[in-house]
Amino acid sequence: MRTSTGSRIVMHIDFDYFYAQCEEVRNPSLRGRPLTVCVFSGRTEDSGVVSTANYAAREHGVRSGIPIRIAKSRLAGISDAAFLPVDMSYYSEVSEKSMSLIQSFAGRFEQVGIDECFIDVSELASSFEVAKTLASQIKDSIKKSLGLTCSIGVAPNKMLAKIASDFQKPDGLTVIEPESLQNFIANLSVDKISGIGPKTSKRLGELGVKSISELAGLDQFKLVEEFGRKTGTFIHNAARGIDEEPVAESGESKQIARIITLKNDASTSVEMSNELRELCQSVLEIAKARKMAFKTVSVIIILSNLDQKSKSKTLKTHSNSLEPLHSTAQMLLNELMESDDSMRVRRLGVRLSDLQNTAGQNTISQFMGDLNGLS
DNA sequence: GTATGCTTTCGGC
DNA sequence: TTACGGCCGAAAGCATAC
Repeated sequence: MRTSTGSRIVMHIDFDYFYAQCEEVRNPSLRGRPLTVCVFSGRTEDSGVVSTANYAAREHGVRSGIPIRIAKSRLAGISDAAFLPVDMSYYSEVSEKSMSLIQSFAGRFEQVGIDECFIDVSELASSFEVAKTLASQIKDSIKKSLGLTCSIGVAPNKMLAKIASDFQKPDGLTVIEPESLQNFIANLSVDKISGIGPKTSKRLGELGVKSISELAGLDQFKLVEEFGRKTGTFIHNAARGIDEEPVAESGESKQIARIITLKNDASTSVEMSNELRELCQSVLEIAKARKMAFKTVSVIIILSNLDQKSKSKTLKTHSNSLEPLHSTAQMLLNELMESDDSMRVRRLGVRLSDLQNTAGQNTISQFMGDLNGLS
């Protein structure tokens, strides 16, 4: 059933400063104090970056992605500041509980990353007003049973719901109704649209376009000419608040990657052979646990100047054994290192993609038998 | 020319 | 003074096929 206007009602639910909030829940004495959750690389004391910071830490300029040492310098002299290492298995546990709770409210559910999801509530809410009440109930329920706050956007589609959840945070609730959506998005910058990144923003800027209303003024034909049919049409629709993407159950992950920081920079592939083998074993273990076979292998290196390079190879068939993985990875790493002998490698990674589920898969002979109606 | 698929880079969290 | 993770999916850039 649809609402009387025929429009959908979609919510985007985004947990506030998720990792840091999880830590506050586990240890309430952290609340109100500047808290920084860190990824320590182990290379030297305090080398690594900030994963998440709570709002008290953000007031001091601590943000995701900055080096830990900068965060510490910005919080120097704040005696109650706390720095904790990431604890992914704990956050995953909290995430699973949170997502299950949300699903109990939802029709269709789509998880995005560890701390965000979309739900389609068209069937449950007869109006945006009802949906807003439902969103409040979801927030209350999450607060009461898990002690977490989140920000929710309610809108006629995923794109607008995401813009809405971002509009007021933390602990926000923003509704964009179909009647007011044009006004709501008109003055927002084009990069608020998920899918319009810096590259596209820059090109649009060169066309004199900064706001979404200016974007809506561009001719569809011109957009298609400039960006191609797919992207051009997407932009034309997005500028009008149109997005038909359904809320869809998220499938299996499309890639499995492991990346590490080396104890010391390396300049030859030989120096990294132990790490490379361990990375191969590690990604393969994850793939096997998920009953996935891979077809594409990539090796990623990050140089001392933080430039990133990668090389990948697609095999003839899917595989889930170590030998082809390791030999392919070794070959790719050799090729990467041969390209420039002055490179200093800081970080090394291996990625599997083009994944295929092997669970319950028939053997080839069974498959042939099925084709012939024999099994 | 356009669509499709593969490789590499980008950038969000 | 500088300081710098570990993932993921999507975009961009190419090559090839029709």
